[in-house]
Amino acid sequence: MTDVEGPSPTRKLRADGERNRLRLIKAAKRVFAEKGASASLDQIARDAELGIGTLYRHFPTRDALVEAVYRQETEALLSGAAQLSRELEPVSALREWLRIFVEYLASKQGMSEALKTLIGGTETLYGESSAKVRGALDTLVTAAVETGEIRMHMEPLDLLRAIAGVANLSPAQNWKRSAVLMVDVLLDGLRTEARRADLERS
Amino acid sequence: MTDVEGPSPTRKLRADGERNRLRLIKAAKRVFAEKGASASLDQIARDAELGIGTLYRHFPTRDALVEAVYRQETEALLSGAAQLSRELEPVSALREWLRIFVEYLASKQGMSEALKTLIGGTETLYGESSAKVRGALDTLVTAAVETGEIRMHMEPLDLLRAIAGVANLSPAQNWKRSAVLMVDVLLDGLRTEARRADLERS
DNA sequence: TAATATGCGGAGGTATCCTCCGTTTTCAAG
DNA sequence: CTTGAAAACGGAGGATACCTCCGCATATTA
Repeated sequence: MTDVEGPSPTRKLRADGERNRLRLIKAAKRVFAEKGASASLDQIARDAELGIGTLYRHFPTRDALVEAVYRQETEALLSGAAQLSRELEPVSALREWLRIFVEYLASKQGMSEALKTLIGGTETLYGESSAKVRGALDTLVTAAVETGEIRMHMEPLDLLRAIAGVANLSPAQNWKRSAVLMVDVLLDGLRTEARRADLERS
Repeated sequence: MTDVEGPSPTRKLRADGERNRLRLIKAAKRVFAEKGASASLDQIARDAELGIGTLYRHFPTRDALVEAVYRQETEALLSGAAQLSRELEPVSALREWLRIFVEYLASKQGMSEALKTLIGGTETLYGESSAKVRGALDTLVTAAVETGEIRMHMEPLDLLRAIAGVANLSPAQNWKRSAVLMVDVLLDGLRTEARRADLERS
């Protein structure tokens, strides 16, 4: 009952722990880039010159590791959202952000499983990145909808899913072009819906 | 050099061979449905009560097996295309076919890798199904474009990719609804582009 | 029925995943 | 500085998967 403090939810990591955590992320980044998303965790541990047990303690699942690897880039994605909504009118901000999202996808080539984790869940997924991305997207979408220029009768994440589909399933080199075109088609499609709704209402 | 005949490209399979081939496909269908795309091939062989060697002889790669499993449904998809383009005007035919495609995806839940194989390649992929699907899509798209109602400034397969993205990356139960909405958004997006092009030209 | 082409089966080598637990290191209280 | 417990390390090892290889069994044909 005295429960003096209760170890803080994120207690300070021991120095060596933190060091090795970083080593692992760095190694993972290297190895994933080199061998693709299915690189073996054993390999990563070896590359980091750490035991496999250490890897598993820090990152209980493959996805946990992957998320850590890309958290930094995700932050960029998020800060981009804030800035755009300050500088552009809502629909343009959304459009630009989706383009940034395409760039973001570029750094995840072939890691479709990881993406699934990020984009996939309404679920109780462990990753906070997922929630943040969803939050940023929702903000942009809401603002854009409020202008009356577009309508969003689907889950906003579906936009990302469609774009990711184009990016991921495409073997071609110019998938990025395709994905950007897709951004415009999606926004035009949503705009048309809105106009039609207006017409029907009158 | 006498080269009397050269075994015909598809020589008649021995009776037991054909029988076991079917057993394997059936087992694979079962197991994939139950365990998802990453079900083990050992497991499938066990389920079919056949040796693993037999499985590998008939299907040298995982994808070969998967393709065999779904070839039947793919045929349905293809015949659907023919019928629709006979019965509906082009844009509607395309729309309906994309909706059928959504249904088709339902039978592939979680098999994103298999899908990648099917939808992915401009490449020299072994599968003929891939080429046929692309062919059907191209036909529908071309007809629709010729009406002037829509424009297709992207690779037609990108439509399927976007839809598959929504279907695959969505964990929710109502992904099918999302995917169907996406069909309409895409077509409206393409229609809008065409109108805009018309306006700009005048 | 005999010969042979075809198909079958599964042992086994390699690789990955993940757990478990004895050993080592850190860190701060005394 | 000493010391001891909490924290972290490391990697052996069991389970499972992939895929190959080749001796054995069976279907087919003459």
